[in-house]
Amino acid sequence: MKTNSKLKPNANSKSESLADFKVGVDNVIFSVDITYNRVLVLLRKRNNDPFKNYWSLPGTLVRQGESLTDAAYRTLAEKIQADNLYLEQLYSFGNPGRDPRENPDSYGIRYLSVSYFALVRYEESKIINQTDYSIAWYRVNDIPKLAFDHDKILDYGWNRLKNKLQYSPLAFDVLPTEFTLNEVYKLYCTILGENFSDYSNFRSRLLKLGFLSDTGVKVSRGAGRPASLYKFDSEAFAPLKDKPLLFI
Amino acid sequence: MKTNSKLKPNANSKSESLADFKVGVDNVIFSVDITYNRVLVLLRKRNNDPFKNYWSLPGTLVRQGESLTDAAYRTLAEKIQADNLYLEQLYSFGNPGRDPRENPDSYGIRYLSVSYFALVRYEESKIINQTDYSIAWYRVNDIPKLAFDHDKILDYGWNRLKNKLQYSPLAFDVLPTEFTLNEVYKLYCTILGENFSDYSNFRSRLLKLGFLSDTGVKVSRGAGRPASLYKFDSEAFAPLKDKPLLFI
DNA sequence: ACAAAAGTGTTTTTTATACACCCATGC
DNA sequence: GCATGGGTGTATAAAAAACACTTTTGT
Repeated sequence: MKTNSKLKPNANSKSESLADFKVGVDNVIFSVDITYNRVLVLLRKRNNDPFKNYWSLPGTLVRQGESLTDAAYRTLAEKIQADNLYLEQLYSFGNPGRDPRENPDSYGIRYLSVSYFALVRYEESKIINQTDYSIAWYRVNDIPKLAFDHDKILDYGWNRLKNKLQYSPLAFDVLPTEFTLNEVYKLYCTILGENFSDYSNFRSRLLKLGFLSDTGVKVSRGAGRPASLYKFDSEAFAPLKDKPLLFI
Repeated sequence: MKTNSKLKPNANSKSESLADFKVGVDNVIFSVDITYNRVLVLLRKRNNDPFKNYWSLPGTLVRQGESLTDAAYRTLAEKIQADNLYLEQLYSFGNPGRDPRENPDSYGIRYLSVSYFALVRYEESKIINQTDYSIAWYRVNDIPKLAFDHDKILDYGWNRLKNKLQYSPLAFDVLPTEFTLNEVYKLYCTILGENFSDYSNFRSRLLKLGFLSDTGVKVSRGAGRPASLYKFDSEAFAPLKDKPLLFI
C-alpha cells in the first residue's frame, strides 16, 4: 500500500463517536484429499438472515472471556472432528458495511471478522452433527458465491496456504505421525499443482533438510516396492526455525 | 500451532453471552535512519490511565463508519508527516485481559487491537505537534517496557519488517522516487545487519530482477565517483508480483 | 514376466559467494 | 596523487532441474 498524498490530521478529534463492535471469528478450513487430488474447503450453509441459504465460512461470535483462538477452535470443534490440525490467524476484516446487520435499522453495530486459517487431514476429519447437509467440503476451485465478504477471506487463506507450504513445515502437522515420502509429495502436488517439482528432487531436498527420520518400517500400498515410513523430528527441526528455508 | 488433543464441541451453545468490543488500531511505525545506521520506532507517551506515563505504540480507537485502514492512516497523520510510506495490517490481538479497562469495575468492555505495520523514511518524516515531547523515535533494539501488550506487537512488527524486506519491494515505497543503489544497500544493511550480503552481489542481483531503471542522471555525494540515480519501474515489476522472488 | 511404485545417481544448468580490480571524483 | 565511494568482472562453490536407471513388490 502506497500513498503519495500528504497526510493531514483529521480536524475533528474528540467529537467523533466510537464504533461498537461484535467480533466474529471466521475459519478457512482446508483439507487435502490426496486420493482424488483435490483441495477442499469446509463451508456451512446459513439458515438465518442475512444471506440466508448462502454458503459461508464456518464462524462464530466471540463470547465473554473467550480468546480469539479459543473461538476459532470452538467453531472447528463444532463442525469436524480432527486429530491433527494446523491453525493460525489470517487477517482481520472490519470495513464498515461488510455486514448488513450494521445498518441502524438492524442491530446498528459493527461486525469485525478475525479470520483463521486451518489445515486438517481429509481422511481423518469427520463432519459431525451432519443431519441437514448444511456443512460440506467444497473444492477450492469450484466455490459458489459466498455470504458477506467471505470470498475475499477464502482467497486470502488460499494464498496463505500455497505460500506457507513452501517455507514452513505445516504439512507435517496434517500428515499422520508416520508417513511415506510419496504421501508428502502428493500433498504438495495437490496444493501447488502437479509440476511444482520432480519427485526425486523434492525427495532429496526434503531429506537433506535433515528433520525427517526414517523409522525403518516399510509399508506396502498395493503394487510396487514398499515405502519407508518417515516421521517428523521436531528436535532436529528446532534449530531451523526462524531460518530462511525452502521446502519446495 | 498444533494440537493433538481431541476437539470437543462446547456443550453450552446459545446460553453464553457475547462479548462487546471496542476496536483499536495500533501502529508499529518504523523508519530507517541511514546516516546513523539505525532502525527507529515511533512511540507515544501515554498521559492517561491505564499505563499512564508508559510509552506505547501510537494508536486510536475506530470511529463509527471508519475503516480499519483509515483509522491507521489517521493515527499516522496525527503524529508525523510522511510523504512516502508503506502500510499494511499486521495482526490482531484480542485476548481477554489484555486491557485493564476490560474489568467490570472499569468500562467492562473488551478492547481488540488490530495492529498495523508502517515504514516511513526518517529523513522525510517530521513529527508534528511536538510540544510536550510525548512522541519520539526509539531505536528498535533499545525499547523501554511498553504499555499493554505492545512489546509483543512491536516484536511481531519487527519480524515482519525483516522478513518482508527479503521478498517484497517495500523498500522502494520508502525511498525517494530517485535513489542510488548504495542508498538501497544501506537501507537493507541497517535493517538486516551489515553482513547480510556483499554490496556488488546485492547490486547485480537487484539489477537482474529488472525493475530498476537507470535514469542516467549522476549524483555526487561528497567524495567518490558519482552514482547513477535509479527508479523503481512499477510496470516492470507488475509481472513479478505474486511470483516467488528474493531481494537479498 | 511385467507393471507399478520406491529409491539412487548422474549430468547439466543456474545461482550464490567471495573477491579482485577498474573508474571517476573531491581534496 | 591518493583516498573514497561507484561500478564491473571472474573464479569457485553450491544448489536447482532434468532425467536415466536400479530395486522391490503385487499380480
